[in-house]
Amino acid sequence: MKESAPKKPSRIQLRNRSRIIEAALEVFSQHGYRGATLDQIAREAGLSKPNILYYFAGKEEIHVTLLNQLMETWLDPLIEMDANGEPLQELLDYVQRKLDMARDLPRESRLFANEILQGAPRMKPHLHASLKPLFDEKCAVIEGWMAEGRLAKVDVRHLIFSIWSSTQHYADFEAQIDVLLPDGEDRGSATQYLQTMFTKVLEP
Amino acid sequence: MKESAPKKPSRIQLRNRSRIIEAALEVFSQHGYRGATLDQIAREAGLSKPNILYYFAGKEEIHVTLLNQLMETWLDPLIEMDANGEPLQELLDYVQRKLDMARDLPRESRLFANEILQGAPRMKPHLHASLKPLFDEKCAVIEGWMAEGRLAKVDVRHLIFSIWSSTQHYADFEAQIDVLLPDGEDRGSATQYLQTMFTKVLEP
DNA sequence: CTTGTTTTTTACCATTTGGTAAATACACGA
DNA sequence: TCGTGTATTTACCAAATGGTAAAAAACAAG
Repeated sequence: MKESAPKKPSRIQLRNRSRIIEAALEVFSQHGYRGATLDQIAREAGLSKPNILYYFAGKEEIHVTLLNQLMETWLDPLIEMDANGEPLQELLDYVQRKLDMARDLPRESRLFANEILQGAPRMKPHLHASLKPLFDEKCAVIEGWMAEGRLAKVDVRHLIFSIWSSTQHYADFEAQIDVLLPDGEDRGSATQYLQTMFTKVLEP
Repeated sequence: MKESAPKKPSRIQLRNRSRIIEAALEVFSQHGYRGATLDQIAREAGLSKPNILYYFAGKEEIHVTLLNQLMETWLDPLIEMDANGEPLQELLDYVQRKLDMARDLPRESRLFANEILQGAPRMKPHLHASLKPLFDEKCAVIEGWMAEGRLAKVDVRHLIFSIWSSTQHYADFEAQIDVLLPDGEDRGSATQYLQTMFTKVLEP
């Protein structure tokens, strides 16, 4: 009788799989799915190409694994938004968390942007299954706050889009920002600006 | 004596070059530079691959030509902003023009996003030469308005970033929006929301 | 119609790509 | 230390890729 037990992965397996994922993040986030090559990933990971295909069935599987891992991280800041908190503060904290994420995980942000730009071919199911319900739930929460007069009334869906876009912009369009902003001036000033902007938009 | 005159291009040349550019826009905007193939572009343009290489020296030249053409279109809405107009209205009109552009030229928007995402390897010189001066000039204009008390005082550079990101989002992240928004609801509601948002941010 | 030029096709080519088979090296518990 | 499953390398492959040379076709001017 064949055991269908997943048989726990060895230390080597764990280490190499995570090396590959790390390398793939680097490469996919820079060149997109089609522009990335296994050889590049292999070089970046310090492994041979066939060795990589010993751990993953193929290029696609690496990419999918990456996106799956990313999804959790990506939803986290929104999940943390607390329906019982102080509305304006909850929203502003959310903005801050998103901005911090763009700052701390720019490659992840670009990987995500690349995938969506290309029409989310490998992620659409995930978006429907994970993002959509969470999005709807949190929209309802915020709409509740607005109905109670604790926030200014605006279109909640587009509000969230504007939070996403204005924060991720600092990761995804970094190359442009580097050209336009004198030195690394942005760090604090972006935080400052976004807090001001969303306060003005949302305070009752 | 060799004439160095550019000898005006024939009708066929004009037609085919524009066909190629159009096809390239379609393909590059969907897959990024490295992910796009000449065969794809050729198929899309209805020409053979060698025939395409009769009109353009190579893949790179097609891409560069595209980006150059795009740059003009891209700067236009900002150029139109009039230093002598009514400040708030000028800004809101600018937001509207950018939103319309994201709506009407999503492929161009994605091509641009792709290039910047990848670190703007083929566009950085252009950004420095064309975008930067215009950006600085218009920043000064807006800062003037703020100094006169005709607009609320906010960080102008980040203000512009937020205009760019929140409008282009509707082109670049369309795949995500399609998942989250019931039907084609966004058309009017995005306009409405953005006008409200930037009014709140900017009215004195 | 003829001739010279422009445009397109055909037939290639070298390199890169994702992927495989099989042999080899390695780890590690008995 | 040995044997056995795990990990890695070597040597490939077929398809796709960017690109070229040269012949053939289409076109334009006289």
